[in-house]
Amino acid sequence: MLDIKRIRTDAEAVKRAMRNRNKPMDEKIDEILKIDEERREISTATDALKAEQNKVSKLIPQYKKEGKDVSAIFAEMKEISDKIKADDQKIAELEEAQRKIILEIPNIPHNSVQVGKDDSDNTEMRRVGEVREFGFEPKPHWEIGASLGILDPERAAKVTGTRFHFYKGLGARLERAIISFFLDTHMESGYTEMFPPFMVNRASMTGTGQLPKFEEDAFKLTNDYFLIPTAEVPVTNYHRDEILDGNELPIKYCAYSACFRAEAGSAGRDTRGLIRQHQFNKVELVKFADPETSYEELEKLTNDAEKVLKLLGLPYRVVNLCTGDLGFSSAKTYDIEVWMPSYGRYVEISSCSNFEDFQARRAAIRFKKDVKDKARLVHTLNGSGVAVGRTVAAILENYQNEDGSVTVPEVLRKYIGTDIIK
RNA sequence: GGAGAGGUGUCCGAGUGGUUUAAGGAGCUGGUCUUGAAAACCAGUGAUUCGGCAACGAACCGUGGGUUCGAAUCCCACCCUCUCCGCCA
Repeated sequence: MLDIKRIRTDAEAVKRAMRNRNKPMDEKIDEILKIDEERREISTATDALKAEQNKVSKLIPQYKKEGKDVSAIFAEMKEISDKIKADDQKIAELEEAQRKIILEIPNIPHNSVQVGKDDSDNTEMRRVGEVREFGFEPKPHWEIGASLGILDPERAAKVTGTRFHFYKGLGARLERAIISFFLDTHMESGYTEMFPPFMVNRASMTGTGQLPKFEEDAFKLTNDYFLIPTAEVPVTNYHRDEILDGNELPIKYCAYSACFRAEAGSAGRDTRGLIRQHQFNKVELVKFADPETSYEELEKLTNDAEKVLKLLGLPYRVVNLCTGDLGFSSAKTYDIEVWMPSYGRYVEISSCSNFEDFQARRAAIRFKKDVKDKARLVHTLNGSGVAVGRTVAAILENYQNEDGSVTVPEVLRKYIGTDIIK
C-alpha cells in the first residue's frame, strides 16, 4: 500500500511510476485525491462538532447538580449528535472507497530498476556454473521420473486432479532431503527456522498483498481461510501489528511450507512435470530490515538463495526484473533461474524481492531503536530459497546418466542415503 | 462440540452511564541525596491514528454494529485467551 501522503504531495511521480510498470493509473490516482480532499473537509467539520459535543457533555452533570433544566440543551445536542452520526458514516464510506482503490495500486519500482515493458527487457546480472554437455539425448524430468518410478502424476490426477504429483520411494526421499538441506544451509547463514501454518486468514493475505486484487489465484476454504501460496504470507504476517526492536534488525527467518496456487490463467502451460503444480514445496527466506540498509539486505538475501544452487552444482543465472515484469508488491526483484535441459533455457526457481514499506504499511509492521523514537515502518524482503519441486526437476535433468539413472549431488547424499537413483 | 471465566495504556491492575482529559502501582526519563550505585524522595512519561504550519482539535479500553444529549461501562454479533467436560493425531 502506498502512503496517501506521498500520493497527495507527489501524484505525478506516482502516476509516472505506474506508467513505467505498464499499468497506467492516472484516473484512479485522481479519484483517490478527490476522495481524500472530500474526506478531510468533512472530517475537519465533524471534529469541530465533536469538540462541541464533548464540551457540552462535561457541563451537563454540573447543570444537573445546580438543578438547571437541561431539556433544551438535550434537544440541541440531539441535532448535533445526528449530524455527527451522518458525517461519520459518510467519512467511513469515503475511507472505504479510498482504501479499496489504494489497495489495488502496486508498489513504486526502485529507481535502480530498468524501465521496460515485459520480461524481454529484464537485465541478466550473472551466470554461474557450467551448462553440461550431454554425450546423449537428455530426457525431460517427467520421463526420468516415470521410468525410475519416483514420480506419479497419473495416480495424483485420479486421486486429486491435474497439476498434482505423488512422489514415491527415492523420489519422496529426494524431496525431503532437499528440504532438510535447504533449511540447514540457511540456518548456517543466520536465518531462524520457522514452521508456519499452511492456512491464513484474510487479514494476512491482505497484509502481504495477495488480496484483494489476486483472490482468484488463491485456494479459499469454506471458513474464509486461505491456503498459503507461499510461506512469505504467514512468516511476514508473524510480525503484523507489531513494533519491533530496531536494534535487532535485520530479523531473518527461513521457513519450509507447502504452497498452494490456483494457477488461474495458466491453463495449458507447463502441463507436464513438476514445473507448475497446484501444490509444491518451497523453503522461503524472509527479512525485516532497516530502511537504510534494505537494498544491501536484498543483495545478501539473493546470495543466500544462490548458495544452495551453487552447493548443488546446478547452473543458473540471476536476472533483474524490469518495471513491466515486476510483481505487484515489489520495488525490486531478482529472479534466479536454473538451467533446465528439457526447456533448453533457464527457468525461474527463486524470486528475491525488496517490498520496501509496501507490505509493512498494509500489515502495520514498524520498528523503533529507542523508546523515545517514533515508530517507523520496516522494509520487508523475501526470496525463495528455493522452490523444491523445481529443484528436483533440475537435479533429475542435469544429473541424469545415459542408462536412465540419476547421480545424487554430493551435498544431498548424507540426507538421502545413496549416491545414485536407479 | 458443551459449560463457565475473561480481553483496559510499555506491564500489572481499578473502573456497571456524566469532573475518568482511564484511579493506583511497576517500568522508563530527568532531578535531589550519594565518592559511585542502590534505596528513598520530587517531577515527568499514550511505543497509536487522523486533520492542522502551529496553537490545538478529533479518534482509540479485543473487533464491528446498536441504544443515549453523553458509553471502557448498557444491548447484539463476531474474534481471541483461560478452566472444566466431551472428542481426537
